[in-house]
Amino acid sequence: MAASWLDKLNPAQREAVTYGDGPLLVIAGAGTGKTGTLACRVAWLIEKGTPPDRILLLTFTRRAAAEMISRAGRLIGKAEGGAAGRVWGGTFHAVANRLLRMYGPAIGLPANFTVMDQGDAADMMNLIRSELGLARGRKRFPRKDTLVAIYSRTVNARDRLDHVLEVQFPWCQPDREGIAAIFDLYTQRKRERNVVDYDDLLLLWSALCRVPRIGDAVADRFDHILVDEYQDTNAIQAEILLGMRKNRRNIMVVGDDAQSIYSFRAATIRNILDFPSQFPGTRIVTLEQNYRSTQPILAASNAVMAGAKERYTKELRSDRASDQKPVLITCRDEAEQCAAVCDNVMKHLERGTPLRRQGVLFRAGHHSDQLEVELSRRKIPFHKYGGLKFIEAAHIKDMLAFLRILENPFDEVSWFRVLQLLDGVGPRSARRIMDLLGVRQGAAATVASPLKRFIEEPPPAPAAGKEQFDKLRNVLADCTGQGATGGVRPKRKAKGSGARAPAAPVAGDSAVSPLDDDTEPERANEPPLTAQVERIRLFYEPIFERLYENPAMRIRDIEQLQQIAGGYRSRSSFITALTLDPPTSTSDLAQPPYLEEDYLVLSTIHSAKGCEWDVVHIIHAADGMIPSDMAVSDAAGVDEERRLLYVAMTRAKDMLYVYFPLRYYHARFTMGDRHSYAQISRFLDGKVRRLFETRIAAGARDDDFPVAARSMQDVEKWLQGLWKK
DNA sequence: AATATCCGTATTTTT
DNA sequence: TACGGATATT
Repeated sequence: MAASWLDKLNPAQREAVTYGDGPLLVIAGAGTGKTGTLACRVAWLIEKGTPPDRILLLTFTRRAAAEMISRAGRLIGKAEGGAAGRVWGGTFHAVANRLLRMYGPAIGLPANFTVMDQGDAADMMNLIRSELGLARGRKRFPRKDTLVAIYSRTVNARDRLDHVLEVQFPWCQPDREGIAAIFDLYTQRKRERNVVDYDDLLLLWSALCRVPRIGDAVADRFDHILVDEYQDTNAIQAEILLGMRKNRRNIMVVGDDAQSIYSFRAATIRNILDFPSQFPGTRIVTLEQNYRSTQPILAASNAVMAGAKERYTKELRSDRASDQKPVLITCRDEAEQCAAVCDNVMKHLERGTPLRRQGVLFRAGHHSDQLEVELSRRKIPFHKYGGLKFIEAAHIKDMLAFLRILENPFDEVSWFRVLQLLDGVGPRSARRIMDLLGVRQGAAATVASPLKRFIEEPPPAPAAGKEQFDKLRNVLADCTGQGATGGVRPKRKAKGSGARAPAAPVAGDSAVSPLDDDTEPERANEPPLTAQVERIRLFYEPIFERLYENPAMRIRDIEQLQQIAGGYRSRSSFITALTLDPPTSTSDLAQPPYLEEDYLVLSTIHSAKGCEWDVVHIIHAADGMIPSDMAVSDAAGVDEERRLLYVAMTRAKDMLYVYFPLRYYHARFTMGDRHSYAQISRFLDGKVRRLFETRIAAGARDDDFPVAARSMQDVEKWLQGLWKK
């Protein structure tokens, strides 16, 4: 049964899709139908008889995996299409999590570990740092975020601490010994507390592969491994793939060296370049036909890349002719940029391009701050991706800390956080209470669970908050089903009762659910997850109402959290999913008063990877923004920024706008200079600009007078008018 | 010992 | 600015 959908592929795509056994490297330029090719490959493999659950599809986000798998399902048709859902799909981290729940015990990792995010890791480092007395030196010691950055870079690049410090963090070199001591304790403590961080997930997966018998069992689960965005994987991830393919040779990786933008996460294009030598006999297929963008947009994008220090040989081609060049708009300042974006967005909306087919892209999360205000003012609904996450907000972290304690009573960081919410409890008392509970003796200790102790034989409460203290005990008791307070008597959850709650707004919460697996043990008396969240919320809300300035928005967030919880079968899978695949912030200013389906997409360039829009607006194309000031100290950094701009431009299908504000007003760190003149991005040199249609926004034309001065003159004139004849 | 206040400094991208 | 960290105050 030669599937008809195969005919729609071009020869290169078809070769990739129908390739037989052995390693395959697909170099896929932007917009060359990479996603479709992967989806077809999955469908093809299934049609050729590979059981779906013997296919492993590793992607950069969970959403990408879900999309490809559902596309594959549609290609196969009704009968088997549903089976595509059984494909193992997700990020390296999510798959590692799932495998470790199954095989972890074989390497000494209890299956009920909890996963720390970067913030938690930083908190734990901080805890250790202050215990070691390193926080109080006369000279300042690297801060917690820096510590995590150093640690993560060292681990992910599989590099030596000394080398990382020398190259990346030279100012921390004097503290080398202290840093090493913290890392030592940090590693030890994670094991004791039965927690793992992001990096551990990868490291332990890799270690799992090396265990003699178990390693083979893990690897042999999969007939085929497919990896997307291979240019953005790091050394450990490459090592994992080698470990997973010791005996079997079916592996396909897809990537584009020109789109490598995650070196800050230790990603290296060496992975792509070295693939053929790591997997001898690799077949290489190159996709160069672009189906996304018009030729003028592609020409401009190619021109940007042509300036790269390292040359990339691919030149993308498009058959989509157009007279419309991309447009470069010079604006007087950021305010005018905002206005111009809004105007253009509305213009295209009126001409029939819905908001959700338009995207606004920028380098850093906060670059859209002013635009967000303007969009709200004009009542244009939008949704922002990237930037600060829902999950990073203090109140959400607090809520999760409660749940984490219930899940893992030795989770020191969470106890520390929760206890300090109580009146009269600061760092000192929190530590004392944790010591009395035995939190710090670690999971291996034979003592009763600290949680049980807290409920049944609590340590003396702080004088100031006796009442709150007891309330907290009741809350935790209720949530574990030990409630003496007669809370809702738990009904056993109907397992696999199919209907997950109506799509909560978790990004990519659909087809693939490797996180929400069936390995969770049911706890006999526990109330349902949503009831637990509700219970915690009722306890917590009064506390943060006194803690935070505007609790209204935070209450909304927490209610939303509760709703999201409804979509998960177990507390454990809920916590893990939030950690590994956090929903993007939804506390938009532009909450549509009436239900609008259509919304404009705002996104960091990093988060826009793999996406496309009919109309793309790239803002802040000024030197210092793109490339970011942070990145210009070395040539490799500048090159990566160039690729970033390339990625942004190649998201556009029909129309591309690039905006450049002439002035930036900074009441930044210094008083004094009110504004400064920006340079256009160095990547948009004369040669590139010739491929643009250039426009000057109204206010930028008469830029001889600084605006402020002119307004002053106006006011003075008006004042004079009051008393002059 | 907890909390209020002040000061200095960094400043991106994400699993 | 905004946040973390250190110092002052309760």
